Amino acid sequence: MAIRKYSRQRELIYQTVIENQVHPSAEFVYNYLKKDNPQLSLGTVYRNLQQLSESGAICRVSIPNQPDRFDGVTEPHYHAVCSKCGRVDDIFIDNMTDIDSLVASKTGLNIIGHEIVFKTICPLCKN
Amino acid sequence: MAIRKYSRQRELIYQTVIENQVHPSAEFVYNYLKKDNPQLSLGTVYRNLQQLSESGAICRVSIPNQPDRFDGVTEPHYHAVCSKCGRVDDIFIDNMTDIDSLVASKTGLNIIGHEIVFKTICPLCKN
DNA sequence: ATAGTAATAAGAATGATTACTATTTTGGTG
DNA sequence: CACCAAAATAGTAATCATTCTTATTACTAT
Repeated sequence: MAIRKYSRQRELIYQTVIENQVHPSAEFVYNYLKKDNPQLSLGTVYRNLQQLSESGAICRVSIPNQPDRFDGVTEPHYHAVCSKCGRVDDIFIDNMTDIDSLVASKTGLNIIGHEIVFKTICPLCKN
Repeated sequence: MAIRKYSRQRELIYQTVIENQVHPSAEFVYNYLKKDNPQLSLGTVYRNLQQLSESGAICRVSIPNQPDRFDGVTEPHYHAVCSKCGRVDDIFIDNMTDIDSLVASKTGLNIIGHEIVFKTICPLCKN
């Protein structure tokens, strides 16, 4: 399922993820672009977000109880989710590759990597 | 949405999660119990898993690209997911409360807790 | 310009989960 | 024990996120 041809839609979808640092969902991208591109199809958005994730151009972020979100930041990092409003923030701390080896040695499992989601109450919801 | 009355169904659902350490999904619990309880409703399974999670009797485990799973182990711990077969294992290492304070001090965010999912290729899939 | 293939739009289909409603259980109370 | 109100259930419809299908359009190498 590699990308082989340019498409204007994919370009728009990619730019939307890059420019909107709210970690947009497929629905967000669709509504955002729909205004100026009324012919855009939701299936196209899903398909391209998937392709762009697979190619490494963007990252898919799975958050409990939420539709998948996408992130233009491709360097390894973590995420924080507000338990009230669901807002997602990037967390840049040194990647803890050491915990992978710790778990590997403790369990004997073959550890490829890990994801961390921090739970927060964001400043806006603290009221 | 607290639990106020006993129900035989809830008891069965709870026991299924406790006894089946595969981190069963709602569908798994339903099929598992359906054999001996043909009148059981899928909605009842979902409702009770939700209630039991809320009351702290069991834990809901969100895994990317999988239906939610449930865990009878309520002590804080982490999970490892096989990227091939989707199997989920418990990972018992010391809970890293220190990374919460690290992130809190680095970002100024109010950190309530965190979840870690390790990615593995499980022994059975290593072929 | 043409041909071959990838990508699209539109809508149907799927999978997981929640909501609705009429009926049944449960757990007090007299 | 019989009665009652609240809670829970079964069965089914509805919703939400996502993927699939198909006919058509766009892209690119020749």
